[in-house]
Amino acid sequence: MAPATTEPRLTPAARRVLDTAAHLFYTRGITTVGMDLIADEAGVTKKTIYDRFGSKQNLVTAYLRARDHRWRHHLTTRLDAAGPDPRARILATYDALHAWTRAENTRGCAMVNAYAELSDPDHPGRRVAEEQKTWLHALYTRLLADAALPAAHADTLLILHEGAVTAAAVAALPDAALTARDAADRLLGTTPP
Amino acid sequence: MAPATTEPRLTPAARRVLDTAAHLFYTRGITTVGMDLIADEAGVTKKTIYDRFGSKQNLVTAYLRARDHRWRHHLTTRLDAAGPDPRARILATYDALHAWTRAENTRGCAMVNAYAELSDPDHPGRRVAEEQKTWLHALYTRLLADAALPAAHADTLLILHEGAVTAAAVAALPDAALTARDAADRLLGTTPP
DNA sequence: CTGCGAGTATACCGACCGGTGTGGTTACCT
DNA sequence: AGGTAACCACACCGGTCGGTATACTCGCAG
Repeated sequence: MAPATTEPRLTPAARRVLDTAAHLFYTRGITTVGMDLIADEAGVTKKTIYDRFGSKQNLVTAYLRARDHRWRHHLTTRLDAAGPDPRARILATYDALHAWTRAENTRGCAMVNAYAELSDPDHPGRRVAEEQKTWLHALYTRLLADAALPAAHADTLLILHEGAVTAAAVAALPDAALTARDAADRLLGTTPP
Repeated sequence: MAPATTEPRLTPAARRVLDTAAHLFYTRGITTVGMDLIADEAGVTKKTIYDRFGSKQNLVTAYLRARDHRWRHHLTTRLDAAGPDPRARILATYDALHAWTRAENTRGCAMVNAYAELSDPDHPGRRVAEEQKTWLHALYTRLLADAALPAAHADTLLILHEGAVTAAAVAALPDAALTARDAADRLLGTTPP
């Protein structure tokens, strides 16, 4: 049986294009990076890019989808390794975020950055960003239910999560995710409004 | 005595340019908006813009500085109106954020957005963004000292603050600032690590 | 009356933008 | 052997980018 990946199969050149674009978009910004630069950097002609992806908008969306996919995989993997204790699993999301941030997130959340750059409300990339946050909120809601904790905590957990990413990038708080973890730990002992 | 504003005096046309640029930069993004568009929208020729501001980099920096100035003024004003109780003053920062977000922050924090777009680490606009976060962190540190609360809370308060802005914009939590306020209220009763 | 700062209008610069078209070369599949 | 998907090289499109140049008008202060 074929692997039920949601990602479409990519030709070798398309793979290189997507990887190159992902790196350039994240480190330099989406609008700044032109298709010619991506083509050069990937060792590919623009023709190939447009044959595979159709438009810059599609390429941007593919980049965001791939990154979202990688992040969800990272998070769920760490969650699986966190053991059965429901409360520990909630806190493990912040450990996962800390590892992710340390590894490759020196420029903040790619979804938030893309959301800032893609001002056109019809850009499909915006929906990818929105859905990631929706998914994370739903994840927290589920984890809270497993821990028999009030669902009203979910908003706060999400705020701590997003705040940690931003604070690590633009304020100089490299360990913000761990700070958020501690705060979440203490908050879960209190009663939400 | 002349008013001791840090802002340089602007000619009427320069004022219009800065206001127009501020609106366009915030709503559509910095890189996307060209100087021709700003000139048209402000009813001014490009010549005038370059006579007054010298370069796009300078105009962007002026935009960020002006916005930062407005935000600090907004926050300190609300803080002054919050009364003398030190703990209430801490929580008042979130009320101020909520009012600010409601009024004009539908597209997230301008500093964070700019930080995402200005990938060149030497761009002076980045320093404006960094300084705003540094200032806010220092403010929280001061307010905590006034309230005889541990300074270790400052990081968490900043994280809640930044997270509320992001969550309100890209996750659909319009009242995130109030949620952050409640969380801060409960957290201040706990002991930080 | 004169000089100057502020502003307008218009045209221009080279470089780059996203996107298209033509034609040719591999390599694999049947 | 023939077909096709993948890719390359290259040239081109209209439009916009940040930035500059020239030349002119206006109001105002000395």
